[in-house]
Amino acid sequence: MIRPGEYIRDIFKAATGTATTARGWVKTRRDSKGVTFIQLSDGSTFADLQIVVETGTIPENILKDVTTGACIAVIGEVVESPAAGQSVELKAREIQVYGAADSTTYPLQKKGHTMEFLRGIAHLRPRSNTFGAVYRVRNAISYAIHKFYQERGFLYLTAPLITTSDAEGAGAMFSVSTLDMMNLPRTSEGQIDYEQDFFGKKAHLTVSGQLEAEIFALAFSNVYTFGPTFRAENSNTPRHLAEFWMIEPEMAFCDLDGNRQLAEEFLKYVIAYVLDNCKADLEFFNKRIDDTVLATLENVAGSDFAHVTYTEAISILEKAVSGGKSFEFPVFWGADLQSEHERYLTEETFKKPVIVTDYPKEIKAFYMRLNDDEKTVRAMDVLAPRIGEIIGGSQREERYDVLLDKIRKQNLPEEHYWWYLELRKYGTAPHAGFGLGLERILMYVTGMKNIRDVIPFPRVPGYADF
RNA sequence: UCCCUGUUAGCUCAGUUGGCAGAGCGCUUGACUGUUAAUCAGGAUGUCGCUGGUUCGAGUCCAGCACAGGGAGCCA
Repeated sequence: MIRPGEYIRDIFKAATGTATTARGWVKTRRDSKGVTFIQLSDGSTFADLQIVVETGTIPENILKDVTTGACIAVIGEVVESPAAGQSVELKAREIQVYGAADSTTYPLQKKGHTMEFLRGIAHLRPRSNTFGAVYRVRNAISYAIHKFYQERGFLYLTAPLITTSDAEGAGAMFSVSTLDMMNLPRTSEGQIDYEQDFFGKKAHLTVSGQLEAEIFALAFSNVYTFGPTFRAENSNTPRHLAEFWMIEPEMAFCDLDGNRQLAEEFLKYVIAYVLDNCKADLEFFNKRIDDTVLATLENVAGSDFAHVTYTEAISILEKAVSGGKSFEFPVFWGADLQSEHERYLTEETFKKPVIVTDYPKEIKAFYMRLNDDEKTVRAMDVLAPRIGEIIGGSQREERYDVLLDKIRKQNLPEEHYWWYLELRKYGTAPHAGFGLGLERILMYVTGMKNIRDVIPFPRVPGYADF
């Protein structure tokens, strides 16, 4: 095992003359008459360690296996590099080959590959520059998320992944069953008899931990979940996954303004953390993936988000239309904001993240708190340029009678919400929360264009390999 | 799921009016006194996505299917 102090990122900081061993995978190799250069990576940092092999030091039968993709250990000495490109390099005294990689068939070449090709070799793409950087940033963001909430006294809640609550309403769900699909038990009415299933009733993979988070917020004040979420929608877009990771904070004694402030503070914190801790990776994204990434992140970390109500957003869009802008979908009060409308607001009007609040009640979920105008609810979407919706949240309806009335008016099965209603019956409190898609924020931070390329192994309709 | 576009060497792509299957990179052999996706010279490499149709002849035209990309919907 590699211990702290032995990673390649540590070797870069070692004093010249230090004897050390580097282990990792060969990115490329260059030969000259008297010297061979090997670029070695162990994933610990963006830069490769340059190994210098003076001809004759290493037996030819070992050196012949040191090709792109091979796994090797190099025993040698840290020396000052005489050439530009790196401050130190490792002068090899001995090389051990753990695993050769046939250079005529190894698919990763020392040249640019398309994301589509790399997606097909998800077992090897973590060794590429791009995906190395993606997964290091993903790791850093995950850590920053816990750090942000823990520093603020939030309780980390692991919400269940399997649920029998069909009250969530956030999208199509995957069934969880042990019934024999070739021989399904039937009720006397001919329906599938879920009483004979593993959980004694119909079960699904969760589409949100929000309801469980509300339970915990009404006991621990501030809580957050951070875990996988599943949506069975047949979505084929660069922004959707069937399995993705979501962070859902839920705060008691919090209204929509507090919710909005936390969302903004949270996004800025995560971005600042990545700027401070993943500089080399971000510089790579800026150079090779999207040359606006660094400027955008620095700008977002240091400026305030725009905030408009839905009603104000509609009037901005209406003004744009009367000024000659044409949209595919009509703009009127009561219509849901389409992707093109969100794009206009973030990319043309404000040119930064925009928080839109107070949507018409008809286009938002039943649990969102009704405003005094009785036409809008305390909903909140954070929209980011290029990505679209990055956060969705709301202040929750904490008034028992109002919530019951909404459940009845929307013809929802009242009996399924018994415990959700009881939370309002026994010690209710104003509370609010939101959901942030981990992969969405990763796309924003890295500039990666497809959500399938910011998760280790994407699950989408028709594809769940690796 | 809907609309549009695409699928040719290991990768990225060109392929004209239907008439011998191409390039760059990678790989390989050699050269080069320190290279940075090294450079220079030589070499090998094909189920033209699949199935059928039209034709003397199909990578090229037609139909169906599969997969991928972009856009839309659903949303985080």
